[in-house]
Amino acid sequence: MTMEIPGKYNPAIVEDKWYKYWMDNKLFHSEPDEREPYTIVIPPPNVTGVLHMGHMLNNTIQDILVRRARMMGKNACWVPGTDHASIATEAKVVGKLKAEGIDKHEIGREAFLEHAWEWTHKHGGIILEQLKKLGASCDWDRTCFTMDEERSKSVIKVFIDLYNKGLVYRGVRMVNWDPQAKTAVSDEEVIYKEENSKLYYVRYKIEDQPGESEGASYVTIATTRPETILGDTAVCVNPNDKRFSHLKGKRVLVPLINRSIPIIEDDYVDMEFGTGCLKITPAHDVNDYEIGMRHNLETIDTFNDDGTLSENAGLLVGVDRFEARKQIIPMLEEAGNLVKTEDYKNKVGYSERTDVVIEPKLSAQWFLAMDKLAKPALDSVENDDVAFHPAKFKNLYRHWMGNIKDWCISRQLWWGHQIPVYYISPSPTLPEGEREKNYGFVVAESEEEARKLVVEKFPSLGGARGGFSLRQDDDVLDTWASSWLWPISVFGGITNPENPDIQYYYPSNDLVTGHDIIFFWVARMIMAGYAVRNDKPFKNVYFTGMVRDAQRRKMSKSLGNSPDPLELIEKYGADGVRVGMLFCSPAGGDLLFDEALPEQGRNFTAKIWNAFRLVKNWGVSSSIEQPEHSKLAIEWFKSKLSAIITEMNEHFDKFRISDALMLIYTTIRDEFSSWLLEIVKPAYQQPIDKATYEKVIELFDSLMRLLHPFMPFITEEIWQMLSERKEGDSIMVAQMPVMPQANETLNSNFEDVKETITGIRNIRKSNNIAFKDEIELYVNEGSKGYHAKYNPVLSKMGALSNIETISEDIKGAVSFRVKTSGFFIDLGDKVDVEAELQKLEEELKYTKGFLNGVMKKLSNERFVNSAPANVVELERKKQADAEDKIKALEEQITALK
RNA sequence: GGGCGAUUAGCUCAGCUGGUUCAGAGCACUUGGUUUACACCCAAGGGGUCAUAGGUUCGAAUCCUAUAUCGCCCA
Repeated sequence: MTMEIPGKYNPAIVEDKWYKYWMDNKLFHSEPDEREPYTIVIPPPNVTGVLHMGHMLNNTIQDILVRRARMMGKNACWVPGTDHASIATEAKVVGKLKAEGIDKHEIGREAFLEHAWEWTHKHGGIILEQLKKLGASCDWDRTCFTMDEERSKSVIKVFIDLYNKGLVYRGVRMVNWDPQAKTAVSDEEVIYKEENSKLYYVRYKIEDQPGESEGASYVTIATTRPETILGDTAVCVNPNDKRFSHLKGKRVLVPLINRSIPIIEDDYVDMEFGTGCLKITPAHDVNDYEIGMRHNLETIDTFNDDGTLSENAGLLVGVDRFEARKQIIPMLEEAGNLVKTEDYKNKVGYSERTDVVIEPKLSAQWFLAMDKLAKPALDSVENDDVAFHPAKFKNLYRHWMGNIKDWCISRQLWWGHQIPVYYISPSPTLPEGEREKNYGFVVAESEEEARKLVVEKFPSLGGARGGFSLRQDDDVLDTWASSWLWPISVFGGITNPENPDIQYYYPSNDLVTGHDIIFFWVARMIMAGYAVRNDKPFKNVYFTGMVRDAQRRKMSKSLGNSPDPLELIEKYGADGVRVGMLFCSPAGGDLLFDEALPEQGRNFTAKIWNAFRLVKNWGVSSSIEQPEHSKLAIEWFKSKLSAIITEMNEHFDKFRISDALMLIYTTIRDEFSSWLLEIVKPAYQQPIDKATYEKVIELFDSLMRLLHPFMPFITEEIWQMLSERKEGDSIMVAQMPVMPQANETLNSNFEDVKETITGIRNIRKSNNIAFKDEIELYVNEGSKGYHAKYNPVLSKMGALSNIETISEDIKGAVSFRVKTSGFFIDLGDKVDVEAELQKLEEELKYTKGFLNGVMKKLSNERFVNSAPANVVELERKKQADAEDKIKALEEQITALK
């Protein structure tokens, strides 16, 4: 109380102060103990990234859940960390080196990785520092990185285990090739965009059919990619297509290069599309590849890794694929092969990482077989063992899991976990007959282990004959192959499956993430959970929406519509921004961000601060008796707060976090500030009685605790000043208020009181009666709507000099009605009788209409017979109330006339 | 082309297993207000045939069927 309370709340100072205090007192740190655990693992952001609006939302929600759990008596642990983002980070490092005139391949793998680590150390962790500004209560002592030692060991160990179980295999497949990053990417990393392109009609000469006639000497195909003609190994027609039956068994010549290729028949061909004739390029189209497999066709790969045409193409060697497309058209035209060109709309796949057109390409990759892993993961979501919020994402998940394809887990990059596969090269010193053999490869944690395995497998290579060398696979694993283990690996549960942390914290409780990575991450984590620990990784998944701007456009750098989160925090305070994010974020729905929202959040901090100043600046006197109105108001507010807490709990149980916030927001603004404080507020410069003061402080304290998960900083600041606190105390670890059952009757009666006060205020306003002029209130009590007990509250809030009960309406008084009770204020001749009459007539008309509806129902025999008794009973009550009201209104009207 | 979801106030959305939580919240809007905590505020108020057309039912925003429009996922 000796403390001077500043008139304005200064978030910047307060927020830094308390974050430091929480850190100094280790309040974020968790160790296993006898309490119930509550665990969240952070969706690791890219180590070299910076905070964007999506992170803000995501982490605000996680922080709310963690802080609340902590205040519910749980041992809460939120594990932070970052991932290494293979492609994105490597692309950035390559770019940086290029600017310095350094080529990745010239300096080699080891030197490149040094640069990459340097880059990581320089930029890594910036994003985690930004999270601190937001107030994130992560256990920073547990910070992990997907490429730190523990996490790396985990990834390698799981790879080896899955390999030994036969789930990891090497296969030649059509992959999505990113010619810029020069790596394969998974299906999930390809974004299809609709484009205006062209459909080229090209005719192929039928072998040994001289002449120029269409049909007899040529077949015409349609293609969007004429540059791939050079890799054609067949032309295909539908076996049911009568137009082409004469071509059976014939061969055609590939334009420009005159390679002879067969005409084959396959049901895949759509007779309606194009000409009904399809060129087959097995090396450069997924569907063609499958047809090629069925018909044993040759595959000719005509592209280099960088997307230029290779020697195999025979023509345009070294020319980029798009340039080749331009150049080949005049060549075809000149050769007489181009029939016509049409405009055509099609979907083209782009790399999510580099935004270049994906090239379907045959290549040897490592795959993870998914069907066995998918089964338990699908079941657990089906039966809500892992619950999705909102549940509608179950459909999407089911569909994907049901059609799951094997996961291509290798990437042709250096930044990442190098695949622990060692290829065996027999030494040239071996005896003939042994040195030519293909010894294949071994899979092991280290080269040393690998050596042992080789010798075990091929004793002839071991010992004194020691004749082999090993070469580790050049490729690294997909970043998601480390992220999917995250809920387990952050607790060391892979290298040491019995350790106390994993036993205590796993499975975690809630995962909060964007619905856009349901397949990349969520589904795979669930699979990993069952594959590695035979248990789910988390109990609930809360999917956030995508943050968009007010025009529903995605936040993007190029549009420049994404505000800088840190600038927002500077402007509105972290509390304000947190509240702003939540005000517009229904679960799973898009979130239309507007700066008006954090502004509203900041305004709310100001509102709370002012309420606090009001209360704290009261003089307190122990010699004043507690006024009845204060006693009644506090009794009501306690009961009201019980109901609010129950409702908030319900919102949280359903993960309706913005609803929970809205509820505490309106409670503080309306119920507490506008009603309770106004009722108990002493007259200007008068002290407040001690009993009321203490109760108000207690209630303020409860409200701060309820609000704390949403607005951690201002609630701590106020909580620390509400009462004496000890060093190390914090609202963070205070417990959520527990209240006795709400008194519903009391709450509902008090709503009548509020309505009465509103009625009085309206009369004051419409008749220009100042608040300082006291007035008299007359009450004609009906069966409902008036509670004499609350007269002291009415008097105070309505500035009434007297309240009198009457049994007949007062002629010529202005009136209003709460339920069936009439309230009158006698203004003498100031009353506008006409207006009053009109008001009453309108109400009468409405009530009669209402009664009519009720009677219609009640006179319907089928309703009375088939509706449940309580519903019928309710209708009868409505009837009685309406009849009461009509009678009262009619009396009042005659009195006025 | 296949599937999923949505359509409720000017905007963003609640509305659980059909019936007093029945048409609701926040923002925006309108009107009034320097009542000493707060104009970053207070008080009061207007505004919706619940996309359309049928159906089931005593009773439909809620269930069913079509249609339209939009969004998302997959190919």
